[in-house]
Amino acid sequence: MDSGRLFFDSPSTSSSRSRLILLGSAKSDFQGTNYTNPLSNCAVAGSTEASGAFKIRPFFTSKYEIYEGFPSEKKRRLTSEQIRMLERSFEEENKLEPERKSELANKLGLQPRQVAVWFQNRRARWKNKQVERDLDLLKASYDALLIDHDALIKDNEHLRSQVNLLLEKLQEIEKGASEPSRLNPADQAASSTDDLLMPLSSHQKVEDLLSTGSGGNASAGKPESRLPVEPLLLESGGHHAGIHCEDDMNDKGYNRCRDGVFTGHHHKLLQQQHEAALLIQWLDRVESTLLH
DNA sequence: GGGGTCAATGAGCATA
DNA sequence: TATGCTCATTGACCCC
Repeated sequence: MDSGRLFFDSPSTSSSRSRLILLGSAKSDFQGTNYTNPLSNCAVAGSTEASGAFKIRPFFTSKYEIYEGFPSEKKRRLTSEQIRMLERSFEEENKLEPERKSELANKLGLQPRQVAVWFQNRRARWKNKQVERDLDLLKASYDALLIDHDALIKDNEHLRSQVNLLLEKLQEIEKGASEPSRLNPADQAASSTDDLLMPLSSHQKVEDLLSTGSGGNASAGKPESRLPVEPLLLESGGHHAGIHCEDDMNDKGYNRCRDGVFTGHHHKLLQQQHEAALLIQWLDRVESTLLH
């Protein structure tokens, strides 16, 4: 039930509450205007429709034209001048107070209801445009994230291959160092650097070292490992200090995290990248210790 | 003739 | 309860 519209009881159907809808949703839309009720002194032709809701659609209904004195205009577009003034008013404030509505209606020679309808439709158009703009922004954001994601995967693969190379090197070095004939006492003393080593079996893959799952301690659950524990503990936010690739990572990942477009998968990739970088750093240290 | 635009309608809802 | 809002829809009009 639209209580906001102005209804007139048809003279011939007043008992059955058949109603006619006029142009105007509120009584105030008609106050102060010389708008007249065209139904006040006419009979409703074809009143067989009186049993249902008989409504008149102003300006473009043929039934509309049967009433004497009712304008037989077709639906009219607003003039460019009217639209210009309405647009200007809309720019100032996209909601319409009753006073402003009456004022505009008087200025433009329109019914207040027409002004209200124009504002309603204008808000709807504005909203549609806004949805389109938001969609474009989301698309752009998604595309940027996709590019970053692909770059991260490539970086990750590159780091993994570097780690594998270094592990192979390390194993070769270990093999050479374990031959007793080639070890002099000084070398054996150097085995005090033992605490830098982790027991890497020949079949141990870097994936085992890196597969920390949700980002916890890489050596957790591997008590025999002597992989330095501390550096592999990641802060919960995924940001950390003291490694050479940090800036790069922050540029690619953490800033986006703050932008709210950071996904869990993205985070995991960054974490693996960080762990690989730490591992390379650690292997470099081991290598230089063994060589010197 | 078909599609796009726009004024207008009607239902449903919120609020003073 | 009156009023005004959003949303979906209608129908006239315009352009191709």
